[in-house]
Amino acid sequence: MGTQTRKQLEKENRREVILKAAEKIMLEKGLHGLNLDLIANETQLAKGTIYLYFKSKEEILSFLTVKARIMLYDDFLKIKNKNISSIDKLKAIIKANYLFYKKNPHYYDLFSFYEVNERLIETEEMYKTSENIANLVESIAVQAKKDGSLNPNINPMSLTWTMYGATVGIMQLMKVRGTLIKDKLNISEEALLKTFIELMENGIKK
Amino acid sequence: MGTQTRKQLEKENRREVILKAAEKIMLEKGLHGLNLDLIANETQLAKGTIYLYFKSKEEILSFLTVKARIMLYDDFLKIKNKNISSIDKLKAIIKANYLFYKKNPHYYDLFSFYEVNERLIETEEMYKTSENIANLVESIAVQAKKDGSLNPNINPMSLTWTMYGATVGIMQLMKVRGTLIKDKLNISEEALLKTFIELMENGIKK
Amino acid sequence: MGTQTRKQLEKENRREVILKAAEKIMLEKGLHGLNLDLIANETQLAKGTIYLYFKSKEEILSFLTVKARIMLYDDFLKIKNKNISSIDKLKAIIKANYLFYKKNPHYYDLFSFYEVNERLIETEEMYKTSENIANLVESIAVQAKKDGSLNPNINPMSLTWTMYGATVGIMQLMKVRGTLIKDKLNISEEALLKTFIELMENGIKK
Amino acid sequence: MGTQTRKQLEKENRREVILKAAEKIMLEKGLHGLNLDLIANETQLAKGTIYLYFKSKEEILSFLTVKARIMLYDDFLKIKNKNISSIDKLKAIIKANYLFYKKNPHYYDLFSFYEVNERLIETEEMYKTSENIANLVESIAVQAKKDGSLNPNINPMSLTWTMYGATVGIMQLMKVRGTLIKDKLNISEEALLKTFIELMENGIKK
DNA sequence: GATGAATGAGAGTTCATTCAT
DNA sequence: CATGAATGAACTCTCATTCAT
Repeated sequence: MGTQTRKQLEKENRREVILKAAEKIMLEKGLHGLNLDLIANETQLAKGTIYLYFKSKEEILSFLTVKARIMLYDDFLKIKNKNISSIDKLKAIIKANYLFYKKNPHYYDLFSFYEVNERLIETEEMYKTSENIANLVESIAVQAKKDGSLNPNINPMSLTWTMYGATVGIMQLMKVRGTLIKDKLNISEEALLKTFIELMENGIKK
Repeated sequence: MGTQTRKQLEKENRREVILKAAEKIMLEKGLHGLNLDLIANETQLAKGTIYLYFKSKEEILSFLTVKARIMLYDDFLKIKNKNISSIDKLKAIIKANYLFYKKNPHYYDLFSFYEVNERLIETEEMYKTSENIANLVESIAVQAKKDGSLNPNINPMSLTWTMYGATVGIMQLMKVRGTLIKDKLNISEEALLKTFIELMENGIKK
Repeated sequence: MGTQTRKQLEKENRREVILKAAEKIMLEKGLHGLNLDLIANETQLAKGTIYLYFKSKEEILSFLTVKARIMLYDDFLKIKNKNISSIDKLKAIIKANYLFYKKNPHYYDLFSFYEVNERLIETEEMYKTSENIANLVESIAVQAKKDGSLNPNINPMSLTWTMYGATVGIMQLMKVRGTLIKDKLNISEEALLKTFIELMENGIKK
Repeated sequence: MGTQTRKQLEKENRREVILKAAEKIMLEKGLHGLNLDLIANETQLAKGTIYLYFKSKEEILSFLTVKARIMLYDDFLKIKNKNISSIDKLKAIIKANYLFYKKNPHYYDLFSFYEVNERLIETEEMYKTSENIANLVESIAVQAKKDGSLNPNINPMSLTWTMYGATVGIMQLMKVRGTLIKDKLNISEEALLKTFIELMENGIKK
């Protein structure tokens, strides 16, 4: 292994350390509670050092977002490889989103953050991860189209993004209004999810 | 008109001027770019004066949110009173959301659960406006259930909130990713909307 | 009664109303919680109107201080007229200070405020009330000197001011540190007072 | 000297610089006139920098208070170690208070229970310094009790706090009213002090 | 590469006082 | 006389970013 490569690896390692610290803080204090002093403290690095590995706080957030998307991609990939019908795969993908949100609510903030904040610039790499997810979901939709289970009026790529947008919206609704809806209307998150899946399933199917 | 009333009106007017200024700034610089110096500057008022009309910046945002919700409610009300089928009303409501977003993209930020919610405590009055919207939509869903056009597996109130969440998600997607999706995939906002409505219609119908 | 006089009385009355309101607020929220908005609110007068009767907030405080001093003077006068020894009168005056502090702790803040804040200017009228108190106490000390009960090394006027300063200091100590002293050292306010009176009595007596 | 230690010293030094600046401003403009802009200006530091050394303005005041108390403690300690009678030590302590006030009138503001207390929460460390002073004075009083020179009616700890309160009261009186008393009554600060010491001495002695 | 002290532009909020009506 | 809306300087505190060492 050359020096170049080792350096590269060390650099990657540092980045990873910083991202892990940022995650941990987000988990404890939420996205708004995250600042560079805390990251410096958590990593035992100087604040200036962090700027050697990431050119801004925004870049750290963008990397975390990429990480989150890759995790989601992995979950989706497992679904794609399952031996179930295409429609069931699409339903499973929605459920996977929900499970991801329940398991990593702080990560879901990042999705929201980037979905909502038009002033942050989505880098090429970030778009790539989105694209990967979209392509994966689309491939399932294409399969559904081929096997005739998909509503023929629906274009697979269009479906993919629509599902994405709608699902993120549902998760946000749960996160922000979930308690209120539960308390005032006695509708649980699970009931909302069930309704959403029912809607989507019927909407998708031929 | 008594002095009391005129004073009241003038006060309301000032509040309106401040809210309009806040809107304008939000339009130009987004929710994040909104601060009291800018509002003071835009209104040609001293910063202290603004505090005579609103007790905090948060209150200004909360008023704007209420305003936005009321505007949306009014749009929905017109649909409810139309002489069309219940299912068509629900579709029209989704379209109305889209039109509202196109007409007032800056106002739509206020619907984005995430951004606002990190900064704002949902007051009773704010919840009231949500509730009004929800009740209105639910009444249409109930009607659909009665006339047998609604998928019997779906509970009207659950449908209402699911539609709300999903629709806001779609609008956010358009706002933040619309250009990218158009440029890279050649899917227009209208195409996304069409897909979404198709999905929802099939999902809702019996 | 001429117009001049009635006007004067009305003016005096307004001033009284304003002072009463200020007192009430001080009682509820302390000296630091007192502001002109609250006074305006309490009196149902416009803020500008208050400035017709007092030229500044400081003037209001100075009048309240005068009132407090007059109340204290009245308490002292009763003691002077009692049929007890001069030394007992001086002791009674210290006790009267304590009782006044216990009954009107918010008024005592005013004493402190003026005793401590060298940037507030004592008006001639304010000094007058101090002088009245001092003269009254001095007259008792002079009597003690005459009847031979006073330590001959002590000048009556010097004693008067020394007693005043020391007593205010003790009251402030009680107010600010009373709880701490009670909790940590188990010395009650009454025990402190007793010690102080014992000290002063022995100090004063021949 | 290790880096750790040098860094620590530099940090302490900066804190000292900030405290000195705060002192200087207090001397010129009083406790009320002290604000962070002035401190920043005086130290030639950015406002934010000051927050690297003290977490709030209150902390600065609390440090100054502790400093002042420690200075006073040191003065008292010298007296305790002198080869004079216990009673003379107690008298010397009162004189030391006066000298401290004359030398550092701006610091004496920090002793004034009232002013400071309205703005400051007495921390454990702050109380500790009070306690040290009190214990020192008490030990002298206890000695006086042992050698039979103390008025047996008087409890040493009670005496300690009473002396403290009364003395601070006298100093405040001098600070705020000294000029007036001198001008109108021709009683000098020294005369007041003499009277006070005479009173206390007689009060304390058996 | 690594440091972390320093920066300084903001941020939201308060309140005694003024002045046009 | 009375009003009360308007003022605006003052206040404490935050934090992403820079740069001399």
